[in-house]
Amino acid sequence: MAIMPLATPDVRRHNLGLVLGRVLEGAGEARADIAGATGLSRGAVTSLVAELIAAGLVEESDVVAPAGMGRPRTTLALAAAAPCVVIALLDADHATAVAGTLAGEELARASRRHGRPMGDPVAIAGVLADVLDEVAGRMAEARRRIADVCVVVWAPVGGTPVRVLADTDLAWGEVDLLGLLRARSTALAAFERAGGDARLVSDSEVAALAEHAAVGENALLYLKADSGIGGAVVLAGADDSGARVLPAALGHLPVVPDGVRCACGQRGCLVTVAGPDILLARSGLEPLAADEGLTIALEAFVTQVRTGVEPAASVWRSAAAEIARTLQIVALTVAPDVIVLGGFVAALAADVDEVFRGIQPRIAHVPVLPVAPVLGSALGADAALRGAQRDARMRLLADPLAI
Amino acid sequence: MAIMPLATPDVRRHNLGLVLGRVLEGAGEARADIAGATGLSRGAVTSLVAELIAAGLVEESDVVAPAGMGRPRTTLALAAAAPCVVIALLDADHATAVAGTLAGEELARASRRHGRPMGDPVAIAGVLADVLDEVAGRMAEARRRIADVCVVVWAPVGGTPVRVLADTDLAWGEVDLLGLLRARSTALAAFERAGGDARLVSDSEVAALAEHAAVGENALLYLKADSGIGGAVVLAGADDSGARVLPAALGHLPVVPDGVRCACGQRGCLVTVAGPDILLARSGLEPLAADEGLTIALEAFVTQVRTGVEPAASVWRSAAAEIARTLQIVALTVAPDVIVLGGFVAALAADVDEVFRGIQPRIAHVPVLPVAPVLGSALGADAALRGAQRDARMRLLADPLAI
DNA sequence: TGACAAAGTTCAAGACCTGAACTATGTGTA
DNA sequence: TACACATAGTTCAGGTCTTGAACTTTGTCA
Repeated sequence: MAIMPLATPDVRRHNLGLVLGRVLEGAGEARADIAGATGLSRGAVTSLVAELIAAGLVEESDVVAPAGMGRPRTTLALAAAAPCVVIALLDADHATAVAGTLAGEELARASRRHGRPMGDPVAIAGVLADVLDEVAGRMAEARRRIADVCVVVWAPVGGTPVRVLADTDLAWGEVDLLGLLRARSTALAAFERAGGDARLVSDSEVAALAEHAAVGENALLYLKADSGIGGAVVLAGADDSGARVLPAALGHLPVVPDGVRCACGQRGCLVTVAGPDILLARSGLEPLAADEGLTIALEAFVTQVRTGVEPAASVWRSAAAEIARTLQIVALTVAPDVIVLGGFVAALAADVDEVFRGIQPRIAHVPVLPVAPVLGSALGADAALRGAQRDARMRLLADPLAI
Repeated sequence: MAIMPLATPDVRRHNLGLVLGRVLEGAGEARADIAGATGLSRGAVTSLVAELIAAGLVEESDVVAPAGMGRPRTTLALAAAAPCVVIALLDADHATAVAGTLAGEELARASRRHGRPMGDPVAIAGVLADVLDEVAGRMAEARRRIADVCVVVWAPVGGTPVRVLADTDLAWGEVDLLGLLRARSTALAAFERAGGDARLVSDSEVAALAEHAAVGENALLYLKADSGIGGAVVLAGADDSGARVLPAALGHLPVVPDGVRCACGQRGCLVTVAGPDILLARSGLEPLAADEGLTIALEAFVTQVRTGVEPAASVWRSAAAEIARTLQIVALTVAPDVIVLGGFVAALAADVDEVFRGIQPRIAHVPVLPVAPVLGSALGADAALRGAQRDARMRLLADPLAI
């Protein structure tokens, strides 16, 4: 990024974001609370809040604040008609669109099975366009402007313009998903015509972002296993909004030399030994063909492992070891403060943690790098959605008046 | 980091850094050039430069600017007596201290062999304190204040307060190098008493930072091989000064399953198959006992490889393959835009690049992640020093008047 | 009913930047 | 030699923002 001079209006923009952020985050904060929390003077907060109210983003709520001495606090809240954020999410089975407020409150949702059409991203884009337009229509009825559209997909993304890079699961090559969607969704086309900047991100990236915010550590390594295995690394930035995400294709880390061949052309990728389908097959648990079949089967697997049912228990033991080895390799390269497991492995994180601690390289009894704890996700299936919403919010807070 | 309000003085601080940065970077810039380059108004630049001159950081130089129409430009330069930066660097053989200007110009240097005392960091700290004090003394004679002290060591560092974590080479455990140095260097003690904040960093971190600045890409993966193998990942920040470094213990990535046992307790670490000592031994090249013995032997190895002398050539072929495999694993987790090799492998980067390109995982013929080029370092042995200087400069430019 | 406490507002003062007018200092041409 | 011209650098009025103190508002409590 080029060098940028700063002037007084930049100060205003920054502080507006700060104040709006407090309104969103702190439930029912009053001006005085915001002044205390941000370090701004009360006079400045008055002025900033007035501008946010004038912009239609904030309003004085009549929530009854706990009574005390002195003049009662006037609590602030996001305006009821403030613009919303739409997340269009593609997971293993469903295309889902969710509209939410800047604070993350859900306003509308539509979801539909996409039928997993092999090698046919166009069909999936059509389903996603449907749910997106449905949700956008509901927002139009409610007279809510759409401030941001974010498309979340299970595969890695990259390039400029950003596109889906490759997908093991449904055998896609490089796909301009945003382009396909643009041609099929009137809502997306309208959003972009109005100058909006729709984004395409991978689910592990945003899920990792949400987990990062939840645990509050500096550097976080995230590994997610549901239909496949993915991951990301998140680093806290200098300021709160500056978190940085690196996508990590953890599923394709070659952990077993001369292992079975993977769809990606390598041998012994992590997915080939710890992928969900493999675990189920080895445990004699077949996913049902019905809706949520995979999820239900994985839940059964987790239950069997926790109650010691064979062969699930020993299948998991060896998978946990491979996952721990993978994490150890990655930990050597990014030195995380904490490692979070998402998807069905979240419930089994303690097993991975135990193996992980045992295989740390040490020199003179001292770990080569500090050993990070391996934790299960606290957010569960919502992580990707929450993370995408958080990402959208961070972007919008950088310039609140542009919302 | 906590949320921080911005006020007008923060604007000033930022813009002072911007202007001082231009004075350091652009050789012989005048006020008008700075205004053009930064986007600040000429009036603001006048005022900012005046403040930097008053602070003793900048002065008007009488460099004869290329004549043209109009009033001649008054070129600016770093003040001759501006405070300096001292880097104390520990490498495989030597302890070196270098004092330099904020612009990176060398002012004084002292270097001494430390004799590689096994398991004895105290002895090494003593040698480093000697050269540090020698250089600091020369700065005192020249009436140069020391604005920053940065200690660079070949091993990984971390923790709070920051310390050396572990070292394969000389069998250290965790060592509070800064503390050892503080007790032995009067210059360091004085610097800290005056409120200075000495830092301890690993050589790969800062070398990677220098390479990052040199290639100008967004995300960079750096692997360095000299006495050992280390690395780091560097990510560009939102603004120029925000580059972020992750240390990476690449030498201890286990690449050969059931390989020979490494000093770190694992089997098959990269150092056990591509470490410099291994390559030399297998090629029948023994390092001389004399000064620079290892460096000279490695130069001979590189020459033999490039001219096809056996067994060096085939020893290198298999090492290059292991290095490429390691890079591929790490590239899957941090998605670098470019990979840079430092140390003696810099000259042989093309071989690694060739193997690297051939082993990329692909799905439907599309790489899972974009393939980064593997390049040899352009900076050579200076990388760590240059990077540490750059790092110091970035910190000081964040608040020029505090210099 | 009146003292008191805390919230919120107003406003003068100060810090900064922009942009335009103005001054300084050369080159090029008659 | 003199005068127009071009570019560098300075000055200053105007505008944006924050701070901090004084002031107003709106409750509770004795």
